Amino acid sequence: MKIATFNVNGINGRLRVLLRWLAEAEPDVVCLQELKAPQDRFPEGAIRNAGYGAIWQGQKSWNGVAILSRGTDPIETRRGLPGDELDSQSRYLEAAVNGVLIGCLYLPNGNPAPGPKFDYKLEWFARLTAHAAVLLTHQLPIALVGDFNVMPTELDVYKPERWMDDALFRPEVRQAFHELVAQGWVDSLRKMHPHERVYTFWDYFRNAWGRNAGLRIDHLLLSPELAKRLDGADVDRWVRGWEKASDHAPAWVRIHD
DNA sequence: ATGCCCTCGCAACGAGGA
Repeated sequence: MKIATFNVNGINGRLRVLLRWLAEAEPDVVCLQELKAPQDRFPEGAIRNAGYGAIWQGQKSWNGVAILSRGTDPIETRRGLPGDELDSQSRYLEAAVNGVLIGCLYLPNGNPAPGPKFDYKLEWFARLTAHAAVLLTHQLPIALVGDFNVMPTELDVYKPERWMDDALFRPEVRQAFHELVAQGWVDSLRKMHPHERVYTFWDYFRNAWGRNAGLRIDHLLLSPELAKRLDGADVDRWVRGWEKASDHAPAWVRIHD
């Protein structure tokens, strides 16, 4: 079973890229972020024609998350994180697929920091961490995957000194990520590539892709029960080089039965 | 210190992204 995450940066503008990648990579489960489409503008027909069932939580212009599953429909278990009834941003969706609980998330960017957007990021992160702790008590195979907007360590940044004051790399955010993982989650990309520079994002600016000036901000965290079955993890980097590419590349894990 | 590039939108001297 292959579980992937892909920040598409606009699902309708990016549909050809998404469909091509689905056909080539054949992931079983896909978490999408940044749909940038309202609920009624999700391209359900094209996704179904590609062989995937889907659930999604759209939002006009920004955010938006979806879970796709090949040959079956995801069974939705949650829409939105608990803890803030007033939060209207579409950033969390959860479903069961073939015996694995999938949490698909798009953590806030948080720039500029400090400021209200950074406060919202930390508050959202705290709610995610609280919910993740509850999930672990079930002792089930669980994957928490998506765009976390955090580079966990200096190995995850092409030039760490340039990012020290950025909301994606500030100490508070790295600490929050560390505390989440310390609950017992396995950072699968790092586990399979302990010393390597593995990036999932390259800015559109400054020829970042051409210079390999990347960041690792998309993560696949596995519960202990699921981590036992981890067979491989990697990034489909070449997708970033396609025409009309997203600024993120898909990242994935392979899980054995 | 800022723009660079890119998306969505109902058109902007824009917002947000990371």
